[in-house]
Amino acid sequence: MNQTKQARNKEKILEATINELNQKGYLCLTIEGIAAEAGVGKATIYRWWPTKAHLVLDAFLMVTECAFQFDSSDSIKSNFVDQLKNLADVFSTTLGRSMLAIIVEDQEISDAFYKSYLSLRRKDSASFLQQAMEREGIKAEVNIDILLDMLIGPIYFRILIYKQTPDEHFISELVDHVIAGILPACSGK
Amino acid sequence: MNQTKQARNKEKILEATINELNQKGYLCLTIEGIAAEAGVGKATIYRWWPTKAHLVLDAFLMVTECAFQFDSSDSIKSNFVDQLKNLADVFSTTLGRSMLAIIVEDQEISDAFYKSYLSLRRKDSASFLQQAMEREGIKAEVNIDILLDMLIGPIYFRILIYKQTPDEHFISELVDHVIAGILPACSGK
Amino acid sequence: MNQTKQARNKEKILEATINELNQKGYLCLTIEGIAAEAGVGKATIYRWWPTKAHLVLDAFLMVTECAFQFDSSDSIKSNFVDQLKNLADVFSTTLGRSMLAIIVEDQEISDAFYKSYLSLRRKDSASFLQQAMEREGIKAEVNIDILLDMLIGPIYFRILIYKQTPDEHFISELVDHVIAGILPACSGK
Amino acid sequence: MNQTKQARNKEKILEATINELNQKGYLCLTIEGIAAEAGVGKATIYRWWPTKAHLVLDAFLMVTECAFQFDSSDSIKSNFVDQLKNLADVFSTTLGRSMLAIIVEDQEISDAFYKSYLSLRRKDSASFLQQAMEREGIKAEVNIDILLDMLIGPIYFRILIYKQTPDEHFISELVDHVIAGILPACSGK
DNA sequence: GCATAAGCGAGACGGTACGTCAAGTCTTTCC
DNA sequence: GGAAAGACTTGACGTACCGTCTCGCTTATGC
Repeated sequence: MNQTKQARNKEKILEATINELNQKGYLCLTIEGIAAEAGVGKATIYRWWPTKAHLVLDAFLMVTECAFQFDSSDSIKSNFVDQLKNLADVFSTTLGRSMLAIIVEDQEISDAFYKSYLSLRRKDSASFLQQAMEREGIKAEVNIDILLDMLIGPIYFRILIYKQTPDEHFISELVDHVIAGILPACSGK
Repeated sequence: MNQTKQARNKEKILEATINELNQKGYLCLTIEGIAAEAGVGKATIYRWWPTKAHLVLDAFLMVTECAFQFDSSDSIKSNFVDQLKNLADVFSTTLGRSMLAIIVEDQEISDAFYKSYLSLRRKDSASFLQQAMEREGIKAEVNIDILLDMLIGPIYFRILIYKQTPDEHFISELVDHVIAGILPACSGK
Repeated sequence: MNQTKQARNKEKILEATINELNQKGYLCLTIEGIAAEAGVGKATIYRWWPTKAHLVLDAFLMVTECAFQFDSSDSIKSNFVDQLKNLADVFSTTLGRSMLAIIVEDQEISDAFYKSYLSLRRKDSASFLQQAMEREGIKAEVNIDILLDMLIGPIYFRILIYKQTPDEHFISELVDHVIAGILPACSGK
Repeated sequence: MNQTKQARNKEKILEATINELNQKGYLCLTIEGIAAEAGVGKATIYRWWPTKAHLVLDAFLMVTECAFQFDSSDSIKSNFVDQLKNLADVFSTTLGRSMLAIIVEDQEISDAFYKSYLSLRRKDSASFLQQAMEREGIKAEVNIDILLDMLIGPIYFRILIYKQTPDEHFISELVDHVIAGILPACSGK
């Protein structure tokens, strides 16, 4: 046996969570349903996760654990198009949407999500953008945080509020617009 | 009596909804609680609103009914800074946050919200921006939809995901960046 | 409809209680089982009875409501033999045994049972015995309470501890012995 | 070390049972609580006792192991008053009451209790009474079993149903009454 | 006198039932 | 006679123990 029963149970539970989520959506997700689906007692779930929300967070992190990477040998635009497409796809799944719905509702999970996911990706994005801008001679007086918000904000907005999955065309134009705002114009602003 | 009992009841219920929301948040909002607070039977609520979500939608629309207006005699930037500040403030209240949480979760309410709120404001914004750009001689080859997304996307993102209320400084910089991307380069703004 | 739904529900629940009790015994009696058997939600049971024990008490009282009567035109012995046989039979049923088991365990129910059942029957017995003794010229210096305890104590004892149902022969001898103790012996004790 | 761990464990468990019983009563007695109190794993308890009831039976027998003895040089009355007082005291403790509650509910334990306790004491009582009656010239046509039931039945009844601990006065009168019924009256009954 | 297996504490496990809560429906009462 | 009040069925909640079952860690024999 290469794995303890405990570890196997945790896995079964997270998988059951994802299944149930896909079948019934977050609003109809029940701990009892997950327990039944996983062939596990309710108490076993409560032993490891205090609420449904923590469970979905862990399920999301398990599925999304391999983060997308930036590639310094490629262009800024190309990198961000890839990144944002990936972002759009991840949060357009039922699991991703549920994750966001929880974040919107639940401060505690939101904090945890920030620590385990958001802040990491934001740091990567920021440092990539910083270096790339220096490499390309773009003056760093622009506010990186706001640039990043201009890139990811619309993606989240389209998904959360308009219930659309941004496509490559949309993303490409979005990145163009943002880059247009930082390019060294003839005389600067 | 200048008002039917029915109308007074509806008002009492919407007010109770807002009170309960402010006290307990959307997750703990119960029809029973609202009925008790409003001094009304549950059935009376169900007679007019099929779900809690519809109730919150109506409460939100009642409170926010007087939409913010654009002012053609002022600058693009100034107009959007005001608009976005208003947006940020509206959706930073408990009621606004709850409204968004419901939209994220519930397709049906999301559609209704789009029809009664979002699409109206987006149309106003788009037509104001279109005219203002023409007035200022900015070529209209830019995608207005994406521009608007770049403006409001970050606001929603900051509120929903980062749980912050964007301040005037942030909004101002954001608008600057977006405008920078559409100005005819070479000659500056 | 000659009866409210509420009253019908209460009846259904008490009947289901008795059924379940007969099938599974008090130890295996569950509120969930009763609710299922009665075709009623658990909450409906909890609305009217705080605990399983109160439920059984009411079921017992419903079934046993028509108390046994003394007949002054008959002999003391004959009256008590009938009374005690009735007692033995009532508390030898599953329902009666369960009732006793609860009384033994639960002070609160015990008090309620005393008020609604025991004290009434004891009062009847005592006053009948008192009058009959006067009628038959037996001096009343004997302690009526102890006499009654000597009559019913052994019945309860046989049922509760020996798990027997006292038969008519046993009861007849018992009554004889007790009466022998109060008859005016020549020289007294 | 003059005792194996096994034996020490059994003792600790029985003591913990009594402690828990005194603190929380039989209804709230849990194996887990006993295990915790005894500083022992649950399995260790299950190894030696199949149910909570068996455990309480053993605890009761341990505490009550030194049975009360009759004294042939004393009077019938005096012997029985002592015996019955002892009986009343033993079964008025929490442990004794719990023991009785279990006996009332559980046929299996009831049988075991009969074998290890009741039948022994009944045999002693019966043979003492038999001999004493012969000694005192009382004709043995009276039914000894019923006499004993008349003595102990009221004690159990008072404890179990009336929740009282019979005092010496009650017991003395009771014994008097029973004896009165067997004394050679002038003409018999 | 050391190995070796039995017994042990700890506590996770699948379950069952608990008592509570709120949902949304249905019935009765009262105006 | 129609709306308000509130009792209903339902189903999930989160908890507590049940009795079973692995785990390593004693401990106390038997080679």
